[in-house]
Amino acid sequence: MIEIARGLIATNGLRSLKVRDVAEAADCSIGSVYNEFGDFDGLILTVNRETVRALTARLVAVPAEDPVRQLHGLAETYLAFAADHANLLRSLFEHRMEDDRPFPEDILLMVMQAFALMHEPMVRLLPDRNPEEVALLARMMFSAVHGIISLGLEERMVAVPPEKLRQQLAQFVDTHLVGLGISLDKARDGEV
Amino acid sequence: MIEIARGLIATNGLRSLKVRDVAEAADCSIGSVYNEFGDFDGLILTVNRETVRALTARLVAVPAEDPVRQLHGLAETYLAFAADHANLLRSLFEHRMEDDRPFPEDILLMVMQAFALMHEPMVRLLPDRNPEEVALLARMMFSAVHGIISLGLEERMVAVPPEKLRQQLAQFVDTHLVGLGISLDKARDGEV
DNA sequence: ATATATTTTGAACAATGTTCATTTTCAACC
DNA sequence: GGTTGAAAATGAACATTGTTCAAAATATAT
Repeated sequence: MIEIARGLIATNGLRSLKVRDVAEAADCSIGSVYNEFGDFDGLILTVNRETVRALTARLVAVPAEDPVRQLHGLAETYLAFAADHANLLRSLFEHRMEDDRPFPEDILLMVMQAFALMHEPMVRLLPDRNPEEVALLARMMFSAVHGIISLGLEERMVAVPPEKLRQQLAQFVDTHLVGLGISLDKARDGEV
Repeated sequence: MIEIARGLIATNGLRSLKVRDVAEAADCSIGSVYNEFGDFDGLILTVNRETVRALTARLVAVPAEDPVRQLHGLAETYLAFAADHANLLRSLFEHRMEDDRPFPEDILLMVMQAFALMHEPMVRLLPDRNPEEVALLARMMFSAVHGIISLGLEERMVAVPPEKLRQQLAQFVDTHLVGLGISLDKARDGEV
């Protein structure tokens, strides 16, 4: 059932997800969807939860030997996920809850965890800086990468081809690291 | 009537905009809204059009004497606009059209024009690089700024206070420019 | 003043999230 | 096997909301 909802979101976007379609595809009644997820938001959030879980799993799997390479890997992995599951990511970031119910804590935590994955390599690259400041830098870098990817893939706005985007992202990460005073060559070979 | 719709979006978000509310507030019938805008999307797009127009107007007004200062000004102006009109900007970037009707050409052009405002100062700062490459850099930088701001202001995700965000943005722009090999002090004083 | 065109209206319709009394299913017990 | 009571599934009915369109109201022309 979650599978079905995810498929519908992935192929046609969140807007085209209908309770009745899910129920019919799952060969059950409308009421059963409500018994399972409480309401429509509950269904969407369940899909979103799995989306961020899948994303985090991929990001965590990025090798961490070399911090610079890790940062590139995180950006590339994020891009690959976004390119493969554009609608699912949009559902995660753009869906507003009914009324103004609070965003579920656990999803928030997982997103934060994903954000924080850039923290460790950044600390390694900037051992002398205040860790709190580095945390902000990491979040900022993640946000920047997110922006580049999400706007870059936006079809409405003349999307950049993924391969082109991959190059741009790599360039962006390098540029930013250089700007932070990190020597790319050194980091890529030596230490650890 | 546009005014009313904008007010409703701005205060409660796009999701809470209802045709009936607009009609009632405008003291006219539901049908009149349709006569004026064709359909619901038409109304939203009209508001979005004015949003991007207002944003562009503010960005264009940023002084262009010094390219580095201009880039900072553009980022700060964008932040100020986003902080003041978070829901309107979200409506512009997140609204999906019914079915899959194409995104209106004129709005697309205006957004592109806004993107392109970073192009000129970047060309001035990187006179030796291929202008096409610089255009990509500019778009990338705009996307990064957009990402930092939109995620930064996202209340669901523990929003960064705007003042803090302002500092971070300035730092980001500086860092990126340094990474591109641009001397900030020189640029800030000399040449033109 | 009449006729024609234009605009406005809002009741009716369609799509869709939601509820809940009813039915069905299932498990436990005698 | 039959009885009983809890648990789960059902889908008709409802509420909200975008949309349509024949009719009414208004404006314009002659």
